[in-house]
Amino acid sequence: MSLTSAEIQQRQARMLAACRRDGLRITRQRTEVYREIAATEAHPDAEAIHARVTRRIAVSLDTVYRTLAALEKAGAIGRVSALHGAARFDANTAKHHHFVCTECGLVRDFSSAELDAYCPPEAVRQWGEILSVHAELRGICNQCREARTGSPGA
Amino acid sequence: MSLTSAEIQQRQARMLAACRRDGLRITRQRTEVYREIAATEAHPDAEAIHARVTRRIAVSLDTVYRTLAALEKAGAIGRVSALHGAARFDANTAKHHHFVCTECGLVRDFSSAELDAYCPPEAVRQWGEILSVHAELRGICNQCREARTGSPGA
DNA sequence: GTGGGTGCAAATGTTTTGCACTCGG
DNA sequence: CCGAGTGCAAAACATTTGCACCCAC
Repeated sequence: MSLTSAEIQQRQARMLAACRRDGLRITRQRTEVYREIAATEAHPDAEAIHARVTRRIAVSLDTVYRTLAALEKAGAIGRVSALHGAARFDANTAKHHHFVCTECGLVRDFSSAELDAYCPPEAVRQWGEILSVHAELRGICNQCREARTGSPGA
Repeated sequence: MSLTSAEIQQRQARMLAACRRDGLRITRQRTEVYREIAATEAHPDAEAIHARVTRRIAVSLDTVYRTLAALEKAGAIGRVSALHGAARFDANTAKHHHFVCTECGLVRDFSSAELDAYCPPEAVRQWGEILSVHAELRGICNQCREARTGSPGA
């Protein structure tokens, strides 16, 4: 179930490539923070990562936050949920799915018979009782796109 | 695009039923907080809801939080992302999806050719540029289930 | 050498909690 | 009536930021 050291090495290499591509310096803190995330499948939060990294080297919690933000922007890591900050609520209790703009946080609902018909693999159903399926489509909404380029091009 | 008053009324009725079912008292604060969520498709956060409700009646922000938690437990509202609290990270940059335990926050990855092949409806693609599709399967993991019942029943 | 990265500490933002008072059932 | 719900204020978390120092390039 856990990763082999070959897989971790491969991830490390991809991370280094992502840093170079984005002009990020390779520091001890970055490699060690990344190493902790790459070595686990537990999807840790900033504090859990910090706790594990500080067993090996000294890093401050705020550096962990800055490192996570930098690695995410570089595409070396992902976050489990696209939405940061405050929890958002919805009175729509019918089955539905979301388009989320990662730039401004816009959320729009849509429904999909195709997604509602999705039946998770047996292996996943073994993990527990599945109560609902929500798809999260991440992207950039038209308004943010236009704000970036200055014009409404595709 | 916005909801009709008939739809809002219908939502209100469902909310009242959910409260009665869960033994929650019907208070002015609860109905007004709910009404604000039901009347919008903007997926507001606690602060935004509070700001709008206080235009009409006096409610404290902490009551808004408690109301949201109660309505969510009663099934009258939902939250956009299953995960509360701290952001969680993942070194797996390949396409994959998540099983999330809403009780303990366990997250497990799985991949699915079927989900990866999903093509969002044209109407949704009009909203912006879609960069990725993540499915979130919400449920209760086996460990939490066993902790509840005291025995590992299905 | 120099600008990006880091540590420290303090600020900001989000959510929860203890306690006394109030009101829905 | 009486306990669930509320308001207030303070605490507990989660995350960001300003500034001085340091090191990867």
